[in-house]
This record gives sequence, C-alpha cells and structure tokens, in this order.
Amino acid sequence: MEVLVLASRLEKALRDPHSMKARILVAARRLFGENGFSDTTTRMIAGDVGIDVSTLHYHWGEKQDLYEGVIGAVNEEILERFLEVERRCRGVDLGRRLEIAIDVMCDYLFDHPEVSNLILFGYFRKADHTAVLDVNIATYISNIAVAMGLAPDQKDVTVQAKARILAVWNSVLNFISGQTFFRPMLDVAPEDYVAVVKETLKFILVPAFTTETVAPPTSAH
Amino acid sequence: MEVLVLASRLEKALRDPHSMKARILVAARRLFGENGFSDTTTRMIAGDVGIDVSTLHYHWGEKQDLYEGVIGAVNEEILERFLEVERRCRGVDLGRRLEIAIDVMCDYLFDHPEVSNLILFGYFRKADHTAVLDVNIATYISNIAVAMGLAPDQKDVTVQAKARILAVWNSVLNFISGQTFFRPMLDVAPEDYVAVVKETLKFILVPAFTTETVAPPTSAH
DNA sequence: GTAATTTTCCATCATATGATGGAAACAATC
DNA sequence: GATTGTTTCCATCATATGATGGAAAATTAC
Repeated sequence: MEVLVLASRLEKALRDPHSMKARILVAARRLFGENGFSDTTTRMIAGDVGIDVSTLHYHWGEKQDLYEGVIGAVNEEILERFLEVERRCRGVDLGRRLEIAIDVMCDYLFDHPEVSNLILFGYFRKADHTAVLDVNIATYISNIAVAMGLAPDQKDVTVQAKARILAVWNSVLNFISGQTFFRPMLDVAPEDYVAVVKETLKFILVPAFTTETVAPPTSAH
Repeated sequence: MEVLVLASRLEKALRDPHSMKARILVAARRLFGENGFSDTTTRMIAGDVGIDVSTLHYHWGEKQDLYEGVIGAVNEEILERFLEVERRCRGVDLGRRLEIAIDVMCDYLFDHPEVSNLILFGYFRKADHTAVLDVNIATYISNIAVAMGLAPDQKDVTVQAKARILAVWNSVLNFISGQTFFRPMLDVAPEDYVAVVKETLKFILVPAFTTETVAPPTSAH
C-alpha cells in the first residue's frame, strides 16, 4: 500500500519506462553509479541511450537535476525495501530479525550494485543534493532501529542505536561497492561472494546485538 | 626499524618537507582527499601551494603520477600503523587486541581524515592505480589477521578471517569519511564523535570475535 | 664574477564538457 | 491537409582543464 503511494509520486513521464525521460534516467542511474557524478558526462549518458546530448537536456534540464532524479528514484526504492524488512520482522526474535534485514538488503543491493555506489558517492559529495539524501538516510536508520526493536518509535532512537545501525548499513554497502576490489583479494568465486558477505555480516553483527557479555560490567542473561 | 626502512624508500626531494616537490605532495594529498581525483584540478593544488601549475608539472609530471605519489605515501603511513598495532598486541588477549586495533586506527584516521577518503575513493576508481593499492590492502588485511591471532601466519589466512577483518576495516573508514554526513544525523557534538565511533565499533566487533555462541566454521578461544 | 644548471612563471594549445539556439522531423489537433 | 505543438538533432559557444614551450629568474658551480 505504502509502496503504491510512493510509486504514484513519480511524474507521469517516468511512469512509462519506454518514455525518453525514463530511458535517460535508467542510463544515468547505471553510469552515475559506475563512475560517480564528475566522471559521468551527459554525452556518455546520451550516447548510451542513443540520442543527442541536447535531447537529454531538453528532458532533464541541467546535469545536476538529472542526478537528483536518480537519487530520488533510488531513495524510493530503498524505502520500499526497508518497509519490506519491517513487515517481515514483525513478531520475530532479534537474532532472526537481523538475519532477515541482512538477507533482504544484500539481495537487493547485489541486484542493484549501482545503488550502494550512489549512496557511498553521496558521502563524499559536497554539493547541496546531500541535503536531500541524508534526510532520507536518517529516516532509514530510525526505521530500521525501530524494526529491530532497538527503540520504541522513531522519535526515541538513542545515539548508540543509530550509530550501530549505521555501522551495519555501511558494512553492507561496502561489501557491495567494493566487490570488484575485495573479491580478488579474498580469492572467492563470483557466485560464492554473496554467501561469504552474508556469512561475514551475520558473524559480526548477530552476536553484538544478541549477547549481553560485552566488556564492561553487565554479566547475567 | 621497519619504519626506517620504509622512510628511506622515499626519494631525496620528498625527505625534505620544505622542498617544492614535498609541499606539492602535501597540498595534493589534502585536496585529493577532500574532492577525489576528478574534482581536484592541478590548478587547485598549485594555487594552494602558491605556485604556477607548470611548476607542479615540472616536479611531478602528469596528474596521475602525483596522485600515485599521494597513494604511495599514504600506504607507507598505514603500514606503519599496522606495525604499531602488531607491536602493541603481542601477548595480549583477543578482546583487548581488538580494542587496541580500533583505538590506534581511529586515532590515526581521525587525525588524517583524508586517508580514509583516499582509500574509499580507491574502491570506486577504475584506473590502473588500484592495482598498486589493493595489493597493499591485501597485505594489511593479512597482517592484521595474524596480529589478531586469527591465523598462524600471513600465508594461512582463511577467506572468513580476511572477510571479517575487511568488514572491521571498512567500518572504521566509513565512520571517518562519513563524519560530516553522519555526525549531524546522530546529533553528536564534534568532540564526542570519536568516542561514539569507538564505542560503536567495540560494541559490534568485540562480541563477534570473543564469543563462541554463533557456530562459525572455525572455533577459537 | 661569470657560466651553467635548475627552477619558476607566462602565454598558449588542444581537448572535453555543459549548455543552448534554431532548424528539421514528428505528432497531434481540427 | 493545414496548423499547431512537441521532440530530436546539428552546429556552436563559453569555459575549464591537462599539458607544454620558452623566456625569465634564481641557484649553483667554477
């Protein structure tokens, strides 16, 4: 239901995937994701679609607007996935919840590797679009904290809870974006990489949130 | 001792920090770290030093060579830190070892935030310099695995151990590089951010490696 | 002090890029 | 089928950038 609300926010031209504006968006998303904002030229994108660069500008205005269009589309997609995690986590214990979250997000991001690149690129960019992006990331983080049962509602998420979710989220993003970089050094076959990543994430994250035997004082369970 | 060996590998001009070549390197390191390769122009670097762009090219050749000079210098520094971790970890139990590693690397990276940016930028860049970088990262990872007691020597580090160290390493890098991004959303004062990061990293990482409740493939104690 | 060497800067080039104006092609309306 | 509106492309502009040649300045060697 919420998903439909989100989809309807798209303007008409983008709802038809055969429309020129939508086709440009698809190419831009892939190329921005591969090369980042500065190393992707409007001519590259236009060439990928098979049109002239002025047609691109006709539909999207300046390059920055197109980039923000990509970020907006990605934001909506991610939000849908978080809603899916939330749905599937209801009434499930914490350890299992973490595993669901890791599985859903890994499956999604491995299918759309440009997404994690775009998010990580956003960490560095100083342009004003970050204002748009980080607001949404903040929302994601609070949503996840609530879904994981680390906070009662989105208004009462502690700094610690947010920081921990961020660490999880970043770990996932890094393994996806760094795939071409890490896989050779791990000496893992491409088809096994996803499994190694999921196993590693679960190994590291599940104990942290499900055991109470951390260093300082507390002992019982 | 090893540190001295490394330092002596620097060419003569770079050993004098007042030499023009060294001054250019310092400016390049900061600016490449802030903006990445493409968004840093040779004119920006030259302007920062207060010289003409042709003087820069006179000393360093093309832009790519200067970039590789920066990466090389950073690589040597990181290696020094890993050696420090190794030294300080001898005869210490695993939980404490992790804390030492986190503390040393966080202190270093918070003092040199451009370093984590440069490394993370490297994950995306497709240029051939990555070949230089990832070899070193692979070495770091194996070194750390051995220092942490996860492997007997650098030749026998399992995929799991390497992947786990990578996850740790990436988490640290992200919190540093994403600082301007995360700090506002965590609503933490600048002076408290380091502490929050360290606490979060320890919270997540220490239990994973020190408890045996998860049933990972290898069992250690 | 002069000649040789090194370093620095100015002027300039070639190219890539974001962007636009205007003509042509296409589609829609009546 | 003519008129109007939309979309696409070609040609072009202004600017930024990496890079270089050569003159001037500074340094070194003798």
